[in-house]
Amino acid sequence: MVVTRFAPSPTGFLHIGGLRTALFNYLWARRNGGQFKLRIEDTDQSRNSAEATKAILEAFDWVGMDYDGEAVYQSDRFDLYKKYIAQLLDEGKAYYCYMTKEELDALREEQLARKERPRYDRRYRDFTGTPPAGVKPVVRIKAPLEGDIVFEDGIKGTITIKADEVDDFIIARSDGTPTYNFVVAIDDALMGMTDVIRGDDHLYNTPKQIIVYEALGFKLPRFYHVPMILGEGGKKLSKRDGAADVMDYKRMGYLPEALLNFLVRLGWSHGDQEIFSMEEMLEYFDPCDINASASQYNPDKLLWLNAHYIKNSSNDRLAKLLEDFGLYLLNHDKREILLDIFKERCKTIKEMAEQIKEVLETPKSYDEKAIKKAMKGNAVEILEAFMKKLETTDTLHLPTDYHTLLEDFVKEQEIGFGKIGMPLRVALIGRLGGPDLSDVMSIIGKEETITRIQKLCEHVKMTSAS
RNA sequence: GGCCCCUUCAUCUAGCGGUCCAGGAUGCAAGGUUUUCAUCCUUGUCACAGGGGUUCGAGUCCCCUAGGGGUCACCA
Repeated sequence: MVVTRFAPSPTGFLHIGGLRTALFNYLWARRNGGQFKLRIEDTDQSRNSAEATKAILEAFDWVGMDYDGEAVYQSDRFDLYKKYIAQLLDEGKAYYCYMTKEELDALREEQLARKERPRYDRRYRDFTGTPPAGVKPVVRIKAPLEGDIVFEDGIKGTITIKADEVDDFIIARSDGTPTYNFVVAIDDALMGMTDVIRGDDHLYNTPKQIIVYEALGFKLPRFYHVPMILGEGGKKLSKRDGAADVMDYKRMGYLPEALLNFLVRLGWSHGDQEIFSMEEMLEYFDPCDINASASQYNPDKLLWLNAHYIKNSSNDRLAKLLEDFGLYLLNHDKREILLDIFKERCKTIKEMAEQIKEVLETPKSYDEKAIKKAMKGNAVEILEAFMKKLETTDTLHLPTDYHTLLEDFVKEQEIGFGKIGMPLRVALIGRLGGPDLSDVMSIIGKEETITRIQKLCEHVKMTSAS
């Protein structure tokens, strides 16, 4: 049985690094037919927010991850933690410390001035006298005074920390509320965690938590510390590297499976395979195969993956996704051809919406460079001649009809295809590039094609006259 | 600064002592397909951080140096 968890602190939106950690835990639990749990780490009442929890759940929902049972809120479990604090106090494994925050700060400054590592000096560890009046004490745990704290990390191997690197850290604040490293150990143990996969910024917390596990007689889980995702240039991931918020990826037109595929390959691999369906991730994922070194965020690869998944999406789904970008195609009679064409050419749903609108809507303006390049010489006359041919032809429906028309036109006029192709392209979508002309004409129809040609011709005449 | 961790192409990575004059993917470049652009296909470009060991043999094991990251709260 494998039990894993994702344990965010609700201080903001869900970050892609957090999503990757969640994914790793999710995959490992599900792969083994185990359980994946969600725990909200909200012991610091001044910092957490209900909106943040909602945002995390929303992101989970978007990527299609679910968790087992109810989400556990640490703020609901204070009584439980208090019980354990009392127990450790009774057993002499923890003690009251009457040092005030001010005294602690002063000590820290002194130590820093002496270039020492700031740390608590254990002055109340064996205190038996009369406590100073008017000081609400914190509770500190007795960390071992000598020896090493050693544990096996599933990714980094054996980690050894000297005992004197670990303070008698605080497990209960002076207001009685418990602190992170204490509650994490209790909850992980009580919730039955077998495998803890988390960011390697927690590496130094692990020895502290091990002290709690041992003081309370709990069984240790396996630990896996996953290296961070770095931004471009190897620096800390920031907003400049794209979106940090998972939901921003939805807003930018990414497919959740593309994001997941991208994230799973950041630090983890299975031979040379690049494309992983959820089924394949579930079949192959093993935290032991996660790299020990940090990886960089690579937006180009995400984009490539997204394009791949768009190409392989059904038109029904794409039509629904496009609605988030203001494009409603469900009842459009040219829906299939539009989607077939554009799913091959777009890297994001957002881009797809924009490009489809470009075809569906009469151009409001023209690209200057395109005009310059396409509308020189007798381009206007050619366009007008083509327009006449359109007007006098009746059986125009399919792309092939328009294609034949264009071919005939080029032959009749004895011109190269570019002579009509480029101006027509500008007339239809306002710029060079874009999909097949016959396709576009077929989609918008004869009347609209004529309208657009007229509009461009007028525009060119106006601007060249002035 | 102390401690801990990390180091293969620009980037993600394969490689778990010989099958590696280092493979795949993204990117980039060139060519092909295409009426344009994009897609797609083909080819090419590009790396074992440096130095010492160990070994018949090292990208793979050990040490040192350099560089990067993390962490040192009554935050999580």
